Amino acid sequence: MEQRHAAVLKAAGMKATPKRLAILELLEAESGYASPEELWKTLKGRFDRLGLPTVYRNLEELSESGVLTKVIHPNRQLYYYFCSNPEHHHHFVCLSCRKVEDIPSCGIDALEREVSIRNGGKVLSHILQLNGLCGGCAKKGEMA
Amino acid sequence: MEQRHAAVLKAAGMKATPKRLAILELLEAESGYASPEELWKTLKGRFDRLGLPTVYRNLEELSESGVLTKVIHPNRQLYYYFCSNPEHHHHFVCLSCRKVEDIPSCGIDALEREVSIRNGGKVLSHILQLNGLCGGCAKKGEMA
DNA sequence: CTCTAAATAGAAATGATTTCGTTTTAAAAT
DNA sequence: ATTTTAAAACGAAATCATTTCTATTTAGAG
Repeated sequence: MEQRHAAVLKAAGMKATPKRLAILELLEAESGYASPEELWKTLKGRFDRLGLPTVYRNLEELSESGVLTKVIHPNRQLYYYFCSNPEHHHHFVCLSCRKVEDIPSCGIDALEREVSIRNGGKVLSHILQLNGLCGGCAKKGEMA
Repeated sequence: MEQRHAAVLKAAGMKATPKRLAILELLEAESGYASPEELWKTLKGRFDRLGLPTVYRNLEELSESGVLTKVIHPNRQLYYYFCSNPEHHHHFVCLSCRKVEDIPSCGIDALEREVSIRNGGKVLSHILQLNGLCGGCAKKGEMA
């Protein structure tokens, strides 16, 4: 599996450093999204030296190359999520337990085309994210 | 028109202070979204005293009560937009000139229901925003 | 085994946003 | 109109997640 991650990094034109691999492994093992600081706290014990800026930098680079997904959180902090689904899709994120679930294809691509045509503009990107409570958290009525 | 804004504030349970009215008037006159600091710079000349924190606080309160719309910007700063369309809808925001255009109803409500039913969770909110260049900016090839 | 561009460290800076205790004000009540 | 009071505003200072900077280290190509 480390091979797999190394290949992903190589495909993204990034060196497969031990720290990057560790970040990917940790995030893949997580069922949900995590913050840079949380990842750093978990990982810094496994390396002689690991700086928080390194975690920030890698998460951002991995997000830019599409390996990780950035979560838009109401508290405006950064969170990242490892999603193995290579298809274009969107997410339902639980604000309580941080679980992330894929949501089925929506009509956004068609919507993008329509907006482009109607207004003559160019859609560069879109954000679609459902926020809420997953099944388990909804039952418990929890809200971290 | 000031009456109209005062009524909106009253309906939201907020006092119709001159500063709030000025913020609403300025934002309504804008064709696009604006940052707290930009609004503050424009408005502070019209009042003996106007603090930047006051602008932040009011924009956030107005956004919470639904009078203003918050724009999710890639640079992670706060921007607000006055949208007079009372129907639930979404926006296409130009990253260059900041114009905001309504986009037609999408299938999100149905999607929300489906996600709720399929996963047993509860969708509390959703984010849908198209980012891009409006017709004019796309032509000019501009990118502020 | 070099060599070099990319990656990392770590301290320091940044800067948007928020907090806090005080003062002022809108508007309800008299 | 005047009083009252809860809400709003002030503004200096704090916060703190995120970024920058320069020196050092390292992955991986040759």
